Amino acid sequence: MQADRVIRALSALAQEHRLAAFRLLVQAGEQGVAAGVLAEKLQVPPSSMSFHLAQLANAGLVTQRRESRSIIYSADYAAMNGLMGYLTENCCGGMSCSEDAACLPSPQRKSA
Amino acid sequence: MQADRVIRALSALAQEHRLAAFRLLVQAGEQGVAAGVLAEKLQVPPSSMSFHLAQLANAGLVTQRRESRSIIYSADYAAMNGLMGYLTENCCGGMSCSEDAACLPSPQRKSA
DNA sequence: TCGATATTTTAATAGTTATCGAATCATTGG
DNA sequence: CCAATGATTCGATAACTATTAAAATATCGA
Repeated sequence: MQADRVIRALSALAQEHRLAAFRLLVQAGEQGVAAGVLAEKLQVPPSSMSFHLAQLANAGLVTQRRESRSIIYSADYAAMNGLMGYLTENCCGGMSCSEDAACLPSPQRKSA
Repeated sequence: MQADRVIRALSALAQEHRLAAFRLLVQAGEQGVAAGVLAEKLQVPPSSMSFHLAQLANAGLVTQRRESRSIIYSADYAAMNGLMGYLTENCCGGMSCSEDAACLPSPQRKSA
């Protein structure tokens, strides 16, 4: 993932309603959630919700599909993973992540 | 980690120079890097760098300590981990993360 | 204490982003 | 085709963010 894309993703998530929407989508899984449902759950007018969803889509964090009259949004897990990987890349100079403060919740810690 | 703090952290990272600075700090580890060195590496005037570092600090993503005339910044790994945990919380409704698209690069996947 | 070095604060300006009503577009059922 | 429903686009306004020169602050060595 290149810096430019990462910045778009971070900017997209750095907003109250978009962060909340994205988390709902992450929790919803493949199935996704319709734009209107998100607007209602987050108590945001449809036009505002649409604006925010467009930003998430532009950042590549969500995908959309039409289903009858509704447009269903889903989280793009690959993009989310790419984002996190970028932040932790080469953590601690690539060496075993200092004894006291782990670089990651638990994953790719290299040695002991 | 609460939403408000997460948004501050994401906003802080969603900027070219701050993202670059944070990554340098993540890679530098506990040792940290001086403000002036960051400014030089990133080709940013000192006052701009200072502005950006203040935002990272305000977001809780970095800590600072004085060492003689220099101010040394270091990444706060705990904050970074908290951030990532927040994004993936309850991923896929808490269930095993769909077969095709993992929620995380490898860590807390719950079952098979 | 003075001058040099390292950094931050201030302040003005330019640019970007959020908000949401109204208008528009797309789909469906009758 | 028409009315209803679900969603997006437009447009105006308000609020926030980045940038950087210049001034201020802190530390050090002589």
